[in-house]
Amino acid sequence: MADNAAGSEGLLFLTDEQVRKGIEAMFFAYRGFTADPDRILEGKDFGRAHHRAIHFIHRSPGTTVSNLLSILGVTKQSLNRVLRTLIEDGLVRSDKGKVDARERHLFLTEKGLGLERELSDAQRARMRAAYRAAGPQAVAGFRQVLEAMMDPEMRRHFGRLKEGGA
Amino acid sequence: MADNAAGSEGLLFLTDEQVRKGIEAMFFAYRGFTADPDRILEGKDFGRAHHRAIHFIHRSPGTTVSNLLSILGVTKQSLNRVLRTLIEDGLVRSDKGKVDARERHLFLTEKGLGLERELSDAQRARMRAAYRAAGPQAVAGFRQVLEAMMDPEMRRHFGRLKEGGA
DNA sequence: CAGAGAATGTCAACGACTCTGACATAAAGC
DNA sequence: GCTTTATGTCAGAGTCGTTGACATTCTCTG
Repeated sequence: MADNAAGSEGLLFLTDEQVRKGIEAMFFAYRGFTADPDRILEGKDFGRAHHRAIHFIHRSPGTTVSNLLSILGVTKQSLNRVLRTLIEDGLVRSDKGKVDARERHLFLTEKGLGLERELSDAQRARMRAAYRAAGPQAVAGFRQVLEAMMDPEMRRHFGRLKEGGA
Repeated sequence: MADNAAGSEGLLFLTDEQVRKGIEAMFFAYRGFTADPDRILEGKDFGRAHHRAIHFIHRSPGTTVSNLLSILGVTKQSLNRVLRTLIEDGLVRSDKGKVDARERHLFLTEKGLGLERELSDAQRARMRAAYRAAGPQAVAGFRQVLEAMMDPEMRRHFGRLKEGGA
């Protein structure tokens, strides 16, 4: 129960209290993380669910509905409502598959790319600021812990890419 | 647009792509972060909002409703519904303030402490596993980046405590 | 001390987003 | 042709957020 933190060396460096602080840090940081896009979306008829769809369509243009489903972890009914409004509003294009005509391949339109840009600029700005404040080494640690915190299934979607530095 | 990552040295180490990966890491990790408590709560008549209230009442026994409001960042009406059910179900006790009878001071009952324990055990186990997998130095970086990502206002609630190690 | 105003908490109603369940359609595979 | 897969849709419910209205209690001021 004592404060047996071992600095940044040992293996027994995790007090319950430290872990609790980590939990709260996740909570507060995630709020900050979503705050800017939420602000932009509000009043635009869209919400966080639309943001997520836009993000992943942008990342993987031409992705299918079912791929998006497994990334987002929601039901098709839920995703469908989101996609429908995005398509109606001309932000997303849905093309019937050529090899398998059952599939729909999703793309952002010009308009969709515009909103994506606006949203991710805001979110990247905050992320960048945090990275800068914390420094390169902290960023590496940040990413390591986050990756370890994911469900293995999600880690698949996250993919691993060797991005530059050591 | 090139890959000008500067490893873990320079100041220009942040490509758009790296930042995007950080954003997705937050998304996927937060999902893992909430998965275990969500699973426990489901079927228990409670949800994530109840978990948050329980967590912060546990952290600060005797806290007032308005303090909780500013921590959680929701409206009092929203919090009230959550608190009402927690009180009805005997997990939380609400004592009228002695110096200011408008205030309610909140405490977890034995039963509430039991559920808190169950929830935080699950969440701590995952956090601990992630910490262990990533190592002490990564944990320090993780915390630094998260703290830098918060809104300044939230950083207040997060508080800073020198917890053991360097 | 009375009355105004601020702080706090409660009740009611509504909206966004999630879910489950049932069903329709079209295409692929056998 | 029959089954399975991929997608879309309708209906109904639950959680959790919102605003609006209102009651209670405290504080301040004349």
